[in-house]
Amino acid sequence: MSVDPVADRPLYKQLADLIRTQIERGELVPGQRLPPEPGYMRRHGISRDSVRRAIAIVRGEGLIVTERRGSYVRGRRAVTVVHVGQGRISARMPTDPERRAMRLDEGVPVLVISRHGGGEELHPADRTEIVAGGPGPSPAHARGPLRRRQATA
Amino acid sequence: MSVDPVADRPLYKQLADLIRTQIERGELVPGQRLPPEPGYMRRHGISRDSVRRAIAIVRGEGLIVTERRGSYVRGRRAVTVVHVGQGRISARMPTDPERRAMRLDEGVPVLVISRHGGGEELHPADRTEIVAGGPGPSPAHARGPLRRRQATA
DNA sequence: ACGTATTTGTACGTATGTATC
DNA sequence: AGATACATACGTACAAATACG
Repeated sequence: MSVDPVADRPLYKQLADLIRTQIERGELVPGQRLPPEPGYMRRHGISRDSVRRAIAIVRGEGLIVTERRGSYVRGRRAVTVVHVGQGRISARMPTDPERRAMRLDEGVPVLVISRHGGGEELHPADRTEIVAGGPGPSPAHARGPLRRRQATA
Repeated sequence: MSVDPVADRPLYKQLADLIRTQIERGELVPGQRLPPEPGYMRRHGISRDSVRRAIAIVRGEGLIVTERRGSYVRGRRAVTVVHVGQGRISARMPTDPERRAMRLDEGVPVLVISRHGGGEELHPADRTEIVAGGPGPSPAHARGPLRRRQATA
């Protein structure tokens, strides 16, 4: 439940993992306020810099929002939804583990397709399938040719 | 073309705006490498801290990717697409101006719907409509009730 | 109504590690 | 091998908004 300064994973990512896990497990419930930055600093013996970057990661995943007074667990996931035909398509930011598993660059959302079988009731989270990781890593930012041409441009 | 230390907007956001604008204007073309951090530091007389946060913003918008050797403008926008019926739906992160205009929290992607009229050719960027800003600000993170209940929990 | 304490935001500095050129 | 450039991580300081007594 803590971070390890000698682990091969950066402190701020470790803390981000910890906070994310706490949210997923329900140890931090929607609407609940996260401990203030100084709290994380003391508890893990790390700098404010690391704490703030950890929180920024989780915020970027749409799991929390930060206000002047503190960060709060979001009620519903930060998902954008459109209804189409018999189902709906939603977009959200992947968590860091998802992003690594799907080999996505930062700033790339994932799409989730949910089909309403035919009218049957179904659990919101089930019947769901992550479809996309758009451009994936790198084909987008022109690997190779343009990279070297850069000096010319 | 520079940042103003006395403006009411933070230095790092000003720089992020600048970089984003350069990309949108095509002054920075896909595949091109951005100037190194020290370059931005010297040119604008700001700290590395501010430069790095500016770059992090633009990266979070899916406009660039950062590697060991530097940041590069993405070829295509970091968009995830699914095809549905006669059209397609894509998701991407909003730019900071868009996010503010739509009043979205951080970590919330937008969905774009493109319809293929009936078979006619159409410009990729046109015929496009931003549909969504999911949960918008706050209803998600339980404004009001839960906020005060937090002390109890 | 007011001042104080808390908390996050911005911005600077330094140092070290590591991968790339 | 050395220079360059990004990543991580520490430190400080002050500003601004919010909450509290």
